[in-house]
Amino acid sequence: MLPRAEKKLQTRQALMQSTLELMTAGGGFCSLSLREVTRQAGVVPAAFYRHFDDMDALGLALVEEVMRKFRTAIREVRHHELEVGGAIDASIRIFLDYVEADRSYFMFLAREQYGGSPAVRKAITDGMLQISQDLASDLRQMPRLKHLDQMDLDILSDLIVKTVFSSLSDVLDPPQLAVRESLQPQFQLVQKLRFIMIGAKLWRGIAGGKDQHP
Amino acid sequence: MLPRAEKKLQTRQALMQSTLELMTAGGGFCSLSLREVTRQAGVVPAAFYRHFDDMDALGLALVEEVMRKFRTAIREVRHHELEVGGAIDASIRIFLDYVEADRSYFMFLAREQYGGSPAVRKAITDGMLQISQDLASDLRQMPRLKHLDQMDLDILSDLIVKTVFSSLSDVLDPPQLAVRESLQPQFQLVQKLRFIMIGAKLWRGIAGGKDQHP
DNA sequence: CATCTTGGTAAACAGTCGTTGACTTAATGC
DNA sequence: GCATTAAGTCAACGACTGTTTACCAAGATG
Repeated sequence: MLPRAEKKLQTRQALMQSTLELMTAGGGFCSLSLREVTRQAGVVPAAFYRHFDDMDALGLALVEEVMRKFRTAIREVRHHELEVGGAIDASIRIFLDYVEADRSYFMFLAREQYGGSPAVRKAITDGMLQISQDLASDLRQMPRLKHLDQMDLDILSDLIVKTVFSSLSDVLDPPQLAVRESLQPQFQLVQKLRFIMIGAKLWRGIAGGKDQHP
Repeated sequence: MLPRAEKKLQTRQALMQSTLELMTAGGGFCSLSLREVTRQAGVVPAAFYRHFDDMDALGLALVEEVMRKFRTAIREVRHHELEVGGAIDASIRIFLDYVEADRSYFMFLAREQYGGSPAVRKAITDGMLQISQDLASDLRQMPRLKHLDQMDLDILSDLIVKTVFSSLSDVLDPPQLAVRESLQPQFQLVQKLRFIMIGAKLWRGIAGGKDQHP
């Protein structure tokens, strides 16, 4: 890459990284000021505008980046599932390894998924919806779930994605403990997904009675 | 009540209500300033300190209040469950009626559950944990779930509570539509809980194979 | 080499912020 | 009825905010 555009990308990423660093120490993205970010990044406030129109644009760039990482992780999980016919354990382990590798990015995602500014929140919601839809088309091809119609698959995917998302807080919120300490949230997530998958598998199958569709 | 303390409580609640009103129009709690809140409440900035030490204290008061409302709703659902032996449909309808009745409070809860300031976030996490534990002791008494050990019940409760919490955003985020429009998120939530409950009911029961406990 | 482009700097702007202290004023307690 | 207490007002402070303008130096371009 040419040294001109290279340098530009460098400070752009310094701004994004500084934002994440400042967020690890407490509050949300909306409580950060433009000046704080530039201070952390080691540039003057006015330089910010060479890269982003305002803080909202920076937030959207962060959403885009973390969604790229998220998608990469999902793709890896899917590949492993198709290759090995993986169990839930292995899939979660793979996914959480990606999360640990880009801890601060996924923390941003967990923090801002509901609380961010309207623009950021919408961007995250859209990204989640797309991931959920990808998952739905994956699930449709599982023989164990071929008794579910499209609506059920959509709802099931949403449930799975939201469950995984909500577990991000449990994994990322505490300070960086030893790796083995984070085994508990991982185990919790695995167990939750087992409940869900068994429920989906046996939906309208064996469980009868008043909890079924009218 | 005496006219002195009565007036005090009145402005205190005006401050809290103003905070919620300002939050309905977009951003999170952390993006509100003390002066904005007092302006909305119709008092001078300095008057704020007669009621709260700082904005964090206001946030904690809001958490306390919404947790009271949450607990009331849960108690009603539980009562109905024990009385009528309710289906999931009815329980969700009861719960969502409470949510609609105090829309802005529950919106605060949904927004700040992950993104709030450390103090507010911790308060909400603690409240959720308590609700989850109450639910666990309820579930322990259900004959259909008596095959689950304590750990499974804890995880199941957490899954249910987090699923309900995450659905709050779907119910509350869009502008106040007609009541019938919000039937879709309600139906989604019911279906999710059916998946979960069936999975829990049949855990280690019928579904065998590699997805079971090692 | 001369010219243009551009990422970053420096200084200044008007505005808002949280917080303080001295004050009014009306209900309270003796 | 009089001293006291306390909710709310007013004015002011220093600090920090987002944004703009002119400016500089170094890579890109011809």
